[in-house]
Amino acid sequence: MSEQSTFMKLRQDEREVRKQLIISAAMTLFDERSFHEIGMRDIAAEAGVSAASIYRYFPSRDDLFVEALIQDINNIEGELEKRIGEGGSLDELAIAVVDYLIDNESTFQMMCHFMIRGEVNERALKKFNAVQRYFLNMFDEALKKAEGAENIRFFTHAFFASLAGVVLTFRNYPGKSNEEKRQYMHRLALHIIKKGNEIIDSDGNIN
Amino acid sequence: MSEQSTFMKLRQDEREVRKQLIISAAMTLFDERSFHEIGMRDIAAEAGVSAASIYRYFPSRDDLFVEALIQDINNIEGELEKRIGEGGSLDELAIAVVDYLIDNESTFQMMCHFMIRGEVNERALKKFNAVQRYFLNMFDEALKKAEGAENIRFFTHAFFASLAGVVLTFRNYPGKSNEEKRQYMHRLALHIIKKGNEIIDSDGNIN
DNA sequence: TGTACATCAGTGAACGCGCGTTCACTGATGTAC
DNA sequence: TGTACATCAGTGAACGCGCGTTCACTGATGTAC
Repeated sequence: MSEQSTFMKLRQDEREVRKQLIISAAMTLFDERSFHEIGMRDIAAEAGVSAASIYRYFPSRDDLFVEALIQDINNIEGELEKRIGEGGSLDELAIAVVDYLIDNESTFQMMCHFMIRGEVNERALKKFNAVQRYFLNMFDEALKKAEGAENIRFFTHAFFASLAGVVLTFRNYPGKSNEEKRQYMHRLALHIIKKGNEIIDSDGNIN
Repeated sequence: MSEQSTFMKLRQDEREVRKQLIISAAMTLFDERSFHEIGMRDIAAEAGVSAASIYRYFPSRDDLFVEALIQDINNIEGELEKRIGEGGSLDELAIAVVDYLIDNESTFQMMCHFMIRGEVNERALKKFNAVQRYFLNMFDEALKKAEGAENIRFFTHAFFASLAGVVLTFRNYPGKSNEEKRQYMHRLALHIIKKGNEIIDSDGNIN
C-alpha cells in the first residue's frame, strides 16, 4: 500500500510536469500573439505533442487558459513585490500594474475574456473567479504595505478596476506610439489614484 | 440631370432606410444576448431578409457592428443629457454612465471587442476610432457643463477609462445579485471620481 | 520466468458545426430610341 | 407603344475554413498469480 501510493505519487508528479509543459508552451505563444489567435493545435505543436494529448490534461481550452492565467499571475506577484519592495509607494505600485497589463497583452485579454464572458463553461469560470479573488487579495496586501490602511478591500477594487479601465481604453488608442501611450497611461493612472487614498480609512460607504 | 439626381437621391434614401432596418434588427438582438453570439443569419432573420442581402449594405460583420455602435452611442447622448440636465452634477453623470454600460451589455462588449481587437479590419477600426473620439468629445461637453473646467480632455479620459474599468471588472463578479453589483459599481464610481476633479484645472501634466 | 490483464500516455484522423462570405441567378424598375 | 438594355435589390445554396473536441487504436509499463 505504501509502495503503491509512492508509485502513484511519482506518476502524479510526472503528470504535473507534463501539464506544466503544456502551459509553458501556451505562455510562450502568448508572448507572440493574441490569445484569441492561439488554437489547441498551435499549443500542441509548441509543446511537441498532439492536440489530442492536451485533452488528457485539460478538459477544455478555457480550462487550459485559466490555468495559464494562474501561472502568469503567480509570476507577476513576485515581480510586483520586487518593484514595490519594502518602501514602495502607491504610485510605484500603480505604474507597475499598468506596465504589467501593457506588457502581458494575452494575460490582459484573457482577463477581459473571462470577465466579459457569456459563454465560458462553469468549471473554468469558477477557477477564474478564484484567481480573480486571489489577485485582488494580492493587491490588498501590497496596498496595506504601501498605505498601511485598514479596511482596504473597497479601495483595492477601485484601484484595480480603474487601472484596468485605463489600459483597456488606451491600449490601442490611435495615433500614438507605444511609448507615448504608455506614458499617457501612467499619467492617467497616477491622476486617478491621487485622491482615492485620502478617504481610504472610511469603510467605503457613501450613501 | 436634375431629375436624375432627384431620382438617385430617392434611391439613396431608400438604401439608407434599408440599412437602418438591418441595424435596428441587430440592435434588437443585442438586447437579448451577447453580440458574440449573434451571427449574420440571426440578424438577417430578424430583419426579414437573407444573410446575403446584408452584404449589399455592409462590407463585413465588423462594419455592421461599428455602425450599430454609432447608433447606440447616439441614443445615449440624448439620454445622458436628459439625466444630467442643466444643473446635473458630476456624480450624476458618473452614475448615468455606469448604468448605461451595465444596461447595454452588447454595446459595452462591442467597445471592448474593438478596443482590445487584434484582428479587426482596418476600415471598421477607423470607424470605431472615430466613434471613440466622438464619444469622448461628448463627455468633454458634459463634463464642461457639470464642472465648468477648462482643459478637460485629460480628465475626460481618466473619467471614462476608470468607469469602464469598474464595469469591466465587476459586471460579472460572482456571488452578488445584479442589483447589488450595480450598487457596488456606483459606489466605486463615486469613490474614484471624488478627487479627480479637484486638480482638473491643471493641464494634466504630472512630471 | 511466463502469461494474462489493467492502466494510461499518446496519437492521426476524422467529426461536427458554426459561421462569415461569395456565387450565380431571378426579377423588378427605369432608360434609350 | 414597344423592344433592347442597364441597374440593382434580393436570394438559396454552397464554399471554405478554422477549430474545439472525440474516436479508435497502439504501445509501454506495471501487477497478479
